[in-house]
Amino acid sequence: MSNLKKVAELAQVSIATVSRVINNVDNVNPNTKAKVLNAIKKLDYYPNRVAQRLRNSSRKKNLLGLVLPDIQNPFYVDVVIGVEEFAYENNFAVMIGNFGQDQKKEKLYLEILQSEEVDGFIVAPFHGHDKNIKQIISNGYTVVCIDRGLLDSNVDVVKVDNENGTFKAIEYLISLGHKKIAHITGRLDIPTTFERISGYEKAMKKHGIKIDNKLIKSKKSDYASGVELMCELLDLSNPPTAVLTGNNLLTLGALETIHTKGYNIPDDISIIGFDDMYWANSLNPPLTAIRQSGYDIGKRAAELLLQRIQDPTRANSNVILNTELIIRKSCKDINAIKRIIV
Amino acid sequence: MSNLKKVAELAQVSIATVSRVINNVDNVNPNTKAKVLNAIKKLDYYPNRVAQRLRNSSRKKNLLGLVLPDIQNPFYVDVVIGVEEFAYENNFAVMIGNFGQDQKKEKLYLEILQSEEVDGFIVAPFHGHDKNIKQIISNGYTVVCIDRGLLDSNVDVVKVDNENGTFKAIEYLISLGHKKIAHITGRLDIPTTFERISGYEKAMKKHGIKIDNKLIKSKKSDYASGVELMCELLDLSNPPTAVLTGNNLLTLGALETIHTKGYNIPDDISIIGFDDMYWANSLNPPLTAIRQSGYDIGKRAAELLLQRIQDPTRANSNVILNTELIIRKSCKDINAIKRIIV
DNA sequence: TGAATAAATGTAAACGTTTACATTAATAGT
DNA sequence: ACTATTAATGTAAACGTTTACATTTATTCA
Repeated sequence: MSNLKKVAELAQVSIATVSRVINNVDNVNPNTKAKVLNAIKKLDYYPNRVAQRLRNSSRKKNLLGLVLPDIQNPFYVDVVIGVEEFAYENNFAVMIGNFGQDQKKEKLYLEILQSEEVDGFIVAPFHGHDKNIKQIISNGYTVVCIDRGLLDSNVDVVKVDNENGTFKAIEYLISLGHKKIAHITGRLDIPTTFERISGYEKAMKKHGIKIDNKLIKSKKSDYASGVELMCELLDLSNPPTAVLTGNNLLTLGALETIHTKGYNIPDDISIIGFDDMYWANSLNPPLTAIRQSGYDIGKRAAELLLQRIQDPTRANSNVILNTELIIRKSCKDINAIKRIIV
Repeated sequence: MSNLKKVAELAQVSIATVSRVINNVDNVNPNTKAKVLNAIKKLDYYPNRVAQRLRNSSRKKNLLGLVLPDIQNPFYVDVVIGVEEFAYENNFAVMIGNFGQDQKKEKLYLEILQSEEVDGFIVAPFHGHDKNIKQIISNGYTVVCIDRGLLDSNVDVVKVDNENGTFKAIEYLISLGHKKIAHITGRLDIPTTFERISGYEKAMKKHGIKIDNKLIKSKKSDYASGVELMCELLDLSNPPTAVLTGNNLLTLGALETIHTKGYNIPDDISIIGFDDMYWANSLNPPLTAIRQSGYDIGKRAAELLLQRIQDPTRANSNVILNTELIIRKSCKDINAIKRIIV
């Protein structure tokens, strides 16, 4: 591996001059510059980022940390791509930590990224009082939260109007004549879960439909919970005619149950998923879904983070992106339904 | 941020002693050790990984680079999880580069990771002659290839028996009476594509079925190609009765086309996907698939890499994992089919 | 021309570690 | 009690950068 010293020797200048050429800083004679560039090329030199980071203790290091709860969830994959693309355009690298809903692992990754001297963090907090994240904020790091906010803390947040998202979806189901509408939600200690439930309740109340607590099910935010909770719903003596699933893992799990139990969508049950998936059209029938663009969220968060790194005095902002109800074929007007199953 | 110096001051010892305590190295008096540990705790100190990496120029840095072609593909997400889990257990961090099938970006990430001083790489080469990867090997880095091998290079490889995978799948379709079997493949410059085609051809030949080149379609390895190529197949004057899709993005794309065109699986067409997905059961009908465990591949690759980092003289190994044909409901015996569409 | 100024380059310290080597303290052997 | 050995600790250099400051070289202006 070549380094500044070798380049300097070959170009017959001091390492300071080489550094100046690399960073396009100060005045350097065009001739020497050419010599240096030549040497750099000849040695296939590129700067050691580790040394750069170590040296630039209080300056930009062009590295940002991204800490996510579950990379198996396609939504977060989209976030990764959004962040990564924006970072790439701005010459930043991204270090990812996937903590799999495990607080201990979250802490570890936050520690690693701190000791990797990142410029700032993009994180999806475990919940609104996530101590680990409050810690890094009080350590002075720049943080942007995504998907979920952080209570009583001054951070930028990029999220989606969850309440309105479910609200629109439930209103749509109601407009199709549904009254027994179930909601499978994720972990109750995640803020988004609450917001989504709230949208559900508001829509039901607005249309004067009594809320049946047996129809709101929650366990964890993963595939298995989707399978299990859907099962419980279908086994009810008075099962729902429609269901709203709270994230795409839950949606997929619910679909499995519906199919294996031999029920038909949308004839036996209508379903709307929170989170659209790029392959929602590949499902049979194509899934009606509430789209929140992970890509946009990621991109926007990265943008905000870089701005704040540039200018730390910037006021905090709260970006709330809209959701969109994508109507496909997984919901049916209740009057058009021929119920064949008891 | 606290550092060795501050800890040393608080504990009233030299920084060398603190370092020794941290690394559990040399002899250090139990009393001083206790003092130091106390100070570390009080200051919430953890070592700066950047400085560690810079200093340990020729030793372990506990960081490994993972360079992938397309993180949108669920298969690679599984790989990430496999690598990450094994790394985590062994106190390694993972830095991920996703190059989106773009050679330029691949080069950039390899450069960044080199200048990040990783201990070694796990990569899925662009193709068998990937120059960028040959470069890092000749730079002396430890490399493990996954999914796709590298021709004329001494590297560890972890992959799957692609040929046998498609072979089994095609034999299965033939056993159901299919003869007009199509194959939608990924990019032809990716080695796995070739191996999969080869398995297809062998199975067809073995059972004396003439290969119709119009039924082997290939473009890119993404969702859109799946949509498009399936469309072309269905528009053929003499369309196939079964199709094998070469990766899960292609599978999903093909499914979209089949559904939007109003065809029924498995009555109108049988389909087998290469790459199982954890939500294959959520599809309607559940997808018959050739499973290659990205998780296992990732885990195995990480294991191999760490072993080689430990002992660079180790002979190269070529790990070929088996595939498994998971039979679900997306294929049907041709005699049981009622073809309703012309 | 010679001093004042501007431009170009060099020197050396610093970032936070690890570690070879030097030094000091403790223990063993006679 | 005094050296020989071992254990514990300290000192300082090194990793590859960046940059304040010092120095040299070139340019301007009276």
